[in-house]
Amino acid sequence: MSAEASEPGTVRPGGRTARTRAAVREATLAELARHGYQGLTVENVAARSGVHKTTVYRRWGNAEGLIADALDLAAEEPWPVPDTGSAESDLRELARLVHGGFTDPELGPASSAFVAAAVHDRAAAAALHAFFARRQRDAAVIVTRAVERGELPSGTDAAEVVRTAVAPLYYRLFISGEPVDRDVADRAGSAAFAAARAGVFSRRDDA
Amino acid sequence: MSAEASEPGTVRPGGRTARTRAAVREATLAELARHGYQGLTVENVAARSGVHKTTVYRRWGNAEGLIADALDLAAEEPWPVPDTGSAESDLRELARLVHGGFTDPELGPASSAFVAAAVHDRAAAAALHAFFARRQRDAAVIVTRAVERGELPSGTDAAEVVRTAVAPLYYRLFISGEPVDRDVADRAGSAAFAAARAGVFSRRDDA
DNA sequence: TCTCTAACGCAACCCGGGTCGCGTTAGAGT
DNA sequence: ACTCTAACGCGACCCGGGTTGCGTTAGAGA
Repeated sequence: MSAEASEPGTVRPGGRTARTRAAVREATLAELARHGYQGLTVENVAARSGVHKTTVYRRWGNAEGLIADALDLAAEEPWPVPDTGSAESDLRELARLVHGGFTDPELGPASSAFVAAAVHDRAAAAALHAFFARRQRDAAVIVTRAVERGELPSGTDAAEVVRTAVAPLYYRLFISGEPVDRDVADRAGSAAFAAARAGVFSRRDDA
Repeated sequence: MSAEASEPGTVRPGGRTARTRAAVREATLAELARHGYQGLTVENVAARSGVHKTTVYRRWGNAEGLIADALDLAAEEPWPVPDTGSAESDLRELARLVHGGFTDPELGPASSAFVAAAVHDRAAAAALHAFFARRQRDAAVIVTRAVERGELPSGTDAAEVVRTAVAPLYYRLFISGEPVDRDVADRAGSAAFAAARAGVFSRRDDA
């Protein structure tokens, strides 16, 4: 549902169509990295990719469709979930990973653009939500391992721990506009661990 | 810096100018509540307010300028910081307040529009950041009282506690797109309290 | 190799947000 | 009361993103 006519289920997925999609996806990421979400126009992407703008409009609809497609691609990439042997340092490392994804000069603009697009377009939002759902599933193993080690109480809601570990970073980046550094990431990871250890995220069976 | 030529420092702040500003501000909030950020155009605001669109463009620049101005107004409104006698329930109540601000059918669309605008426009972002800075200062008293009562360790970073209490709500609302309810708000408040109690937000003097 | 059609290229066109120049009005100062 | 000018109203205009109709190409199937 995220980006129609962009998955290999199309009637004619061969040669030219695939080349067009690849060229447009690459151009989208390049434009995003260079000008951010503000400067992402269908015309620029069309010019850079060598694909006519009419074709881009037909297959992706608008700039948000381009982002949704690029986001689907990004979601499929593997993600190095930390495994340091300690839940607290795993969560700190997780937060640092998020921090790096937005401050890295190459990945940062595109990542920010994804969020910006999701804020005001339904298709981009759906793609971003799917992206985060997948990342949260991947990261849940951190909590699973911690419970097995006895670091966290059994019945701890893994997704909630992960959310708590990364939420302050997104809050600073996109809401309050406050700076984000490694210390912030470390505190967020430690706070999530402390709350989990205190049993705040334990599922209640009576509910 | 947020909204130039909208503060009472203008050369001619009297009668007509003030009426125009009030009419435009009211129309902006009404349009925001009805159509959200997506449907906020200068033309619609001009038509609703009875002010000519050229005038709106001259004084507010664009749609984001309108939002920045409305945000400045909202920031000046008093805010009922919870005082229940317990830090944990104060923080839960604080999170519920945020939750209510975005789910309320009247306030919600405008609040969401503020965030959406801030993601796109620097002026709106500056206004939103000022708004949050003020709210965080107001809410810091919760931690101050808690420290006096001995509920939290002295030297606890009040702003960090407040951020942790509200960040998961914003994360769900604008990033991951997951549902937000009172239970989520309560967990966020309790998590912030648990982390603070564990000393995660204690300022280190050696730094 | 031949056919058929999905997908693409192309240029003209439309449309609405945003701008410009000028005349008018109202309120601040005296 | 009178003046002076900041602020506003007004309509024409510009411009670029997005659309439309049609001709062309390439690749899937036989």
